[in-house]
Amino acid sequence: MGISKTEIFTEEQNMLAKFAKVLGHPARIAILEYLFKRETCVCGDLVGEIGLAQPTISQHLKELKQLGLIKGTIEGTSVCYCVDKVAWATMKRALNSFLNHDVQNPECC
Amino acid sequence: MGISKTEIFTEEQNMLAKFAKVLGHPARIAILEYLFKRETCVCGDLVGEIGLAQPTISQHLKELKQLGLIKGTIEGTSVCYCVDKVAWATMKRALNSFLNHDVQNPECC
DNA sequence: ACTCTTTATTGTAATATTGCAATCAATAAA
DNA sequence: TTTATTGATTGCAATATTACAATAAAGAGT
Repeated sequence: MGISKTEIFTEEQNMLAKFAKVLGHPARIAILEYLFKRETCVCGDLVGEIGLAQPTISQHLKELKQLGLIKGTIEGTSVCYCVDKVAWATMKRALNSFLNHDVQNPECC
Repeated sequence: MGISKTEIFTEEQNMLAKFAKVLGHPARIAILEYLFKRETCVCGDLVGEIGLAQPTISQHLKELKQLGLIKGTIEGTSVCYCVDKVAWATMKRALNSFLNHDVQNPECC
């Protein structure tokens, strides 16, 4: 149906999926990498840096913002976007603990 | 357009996004968690464990298999699915190095 | 007030994803 | 051979995502 049955999964599973999902597009990966690389971070730079139209970048930024991963402060006509340190750490912790699962039985398959 | 412009991004960005994307659904998170928990791992178990129809589970398994994260060996009428140790380690390494980015300038926003 | 710059929003088209009923393929058991 | 059993595949409907042109909104500079 194109809609996820979130209600049958645990809070943690849904949270992990949400974090992973927002990282599941190369444009958002590129945006985050750029924000990490720069000290000053303006959306206009991103449109120049990444080869996507301004509305598309704006939409990807919105998705990152909705998860709290980035925050934007208005500076005159432009907006300064940065990675939210706390939210990033939270995501990192969650994904890391999932990724740290080990394959129990290497003889199985 | 519902299609990602993968050609304008680096190999690494596309790879990271692909890995993250496949983790971006709670059913696939649940499947992987179950495979980590169990020694014997059959698709039928998953249908019982997770509240989704058999074709849906089969489809999620297919996506995980396509990325090489899991592998399935036929055992009689059933299929034994397991996490691929090497592929999992590769993904873990890739995502970890991305997640390890640090916020440079906490004074920015 | 007018104009420019910058970002957000709206509307729309194309494609992708999610989910399941129905069905198929293959092996096992009788 | 017939009859389960198990999992994959097909076909379809509903929804989501991606992308961008057009436009709006808001402040800066003239």
